Amino acid sequence: MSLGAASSTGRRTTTARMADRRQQVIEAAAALMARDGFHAVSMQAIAQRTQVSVGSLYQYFEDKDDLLLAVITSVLEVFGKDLPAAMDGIADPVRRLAAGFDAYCRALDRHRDAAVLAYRESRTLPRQGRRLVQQLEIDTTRPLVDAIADGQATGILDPEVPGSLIAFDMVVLAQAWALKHWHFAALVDLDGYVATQLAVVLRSMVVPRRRSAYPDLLRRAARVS
Amino acid sequence: MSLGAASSTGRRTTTARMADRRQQVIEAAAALMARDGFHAVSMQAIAQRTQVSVGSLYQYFEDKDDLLLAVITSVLEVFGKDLPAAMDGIADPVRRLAAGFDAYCRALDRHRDAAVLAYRESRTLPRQGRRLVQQLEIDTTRPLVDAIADGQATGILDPEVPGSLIAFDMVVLAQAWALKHWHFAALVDLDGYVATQLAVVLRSMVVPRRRSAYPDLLRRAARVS
DNA sequence: ATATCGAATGAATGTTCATTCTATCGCGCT
DNA sequence: AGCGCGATAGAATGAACATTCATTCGATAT
Repeated sequence: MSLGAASSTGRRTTTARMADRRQQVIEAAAALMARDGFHAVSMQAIAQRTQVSVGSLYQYFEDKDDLLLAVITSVLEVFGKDLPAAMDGIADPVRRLAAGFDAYCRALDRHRDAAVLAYRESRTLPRQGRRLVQQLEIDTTRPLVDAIADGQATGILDPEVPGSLIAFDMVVLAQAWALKHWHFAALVDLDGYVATQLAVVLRSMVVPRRRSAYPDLLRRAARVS
Repeated sequence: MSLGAASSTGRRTTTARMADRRQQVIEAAAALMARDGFHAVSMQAIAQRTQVSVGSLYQYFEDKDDLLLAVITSVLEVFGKDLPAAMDGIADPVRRLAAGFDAYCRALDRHRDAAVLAYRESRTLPRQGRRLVQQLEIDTTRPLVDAIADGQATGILDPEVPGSLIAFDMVVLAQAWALKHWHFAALVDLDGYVATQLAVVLRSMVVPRRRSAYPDLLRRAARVS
């Protein structure tokens, strides 16, 4: 009975302290790694930056790979949350899809460095960690897949189109805003990017009879500088 | 006169020897790095694999970064060559575009590991090297951009569409076949992938009056498993 | 034959870094 | 008050690695 759910308050505050510090470490590590890359950032450097001793780092994380995994999942969870939040409550499948894509692009834009880090360094993760990251990415796609399926069921979207593939295309294109920012940013701003990519994808899916319902989404082709 | 163009035959064979060895080193390094990642491959390991002494590696390359740059540009050059070769001689802009995309996807599929390496590790390159890689990527896009511009000039493609952006979308989607192979390969095979992505892009660009000319390219929506 | 010169070698070097270890600390309990 | 235990600290450890360098080798020119 000394253990269990009713652990003393002391335990809890201490544990909360640790959780806080752990989170701080994750954020600092994310910033450093985003700037210099995983391999160029030493545990010592992370310790110094966070005012935490090297020893404590190993209290919070198994090893450096474990820290990287925590950093990446932390980043991806942020992305994953914005997307369904933005889609929630929108009845029209096409508008829902558009809202989700828009939110995802904006989240990626806000944390561009972190996104690059996540996709670049996920390959240095051991097998299991990589699988986890991939699963998170699939989970992210889910709401988009659902919206497309919904649109197909409602007769708004071409039922012949492979929805899960197109949904992942949208994920790829959103990520490309971060990964290929050096190129795209020279062509359009974020708003233009989102509008253009949405138009590309939707033009290939919305059945002719329903096109008139989405003139704003389908006609928009971004001005290119 | 001891120097100059007429250098002795001995000089020339020796130089050729070196060039050969250099190329072998690049290929072996590419294979190792593709499997384990740049940072996990030591110069010693590369030396051992190629039957070349460590010291010689530094005869051929400034340092490890320089070797990486050589590996990446070597990979990208292969990709860049296939693409215009496949497009050459096709008059119809849409068909030319399709042929280019197809060739690019196939090249990426053939050297999938190398592609992942190139795009993942280009970030560890110093500033100048990174620029060079980006330039190579832009050069690759060029024939696609031209084909789209041609299509627009001919009245086949919607002139409102931002061609250079869409062209880079195609590059991104082609690369995604390699980078996100773990996901896409579960949905379609390469042929289906190419057909589907082409259909997506072309449906958003070909003007209605010209659609009937490309039923094969526009209608094809891949079977999804 | 032999002198010359660049290419090749691989052991040695010095540094960097992840991880461990031991000593200290301070919170929460009695 | 003071005890005990987990949390923290940071020096120590040892392995890995990029790079260097003193030396050897081999081809060509004389």
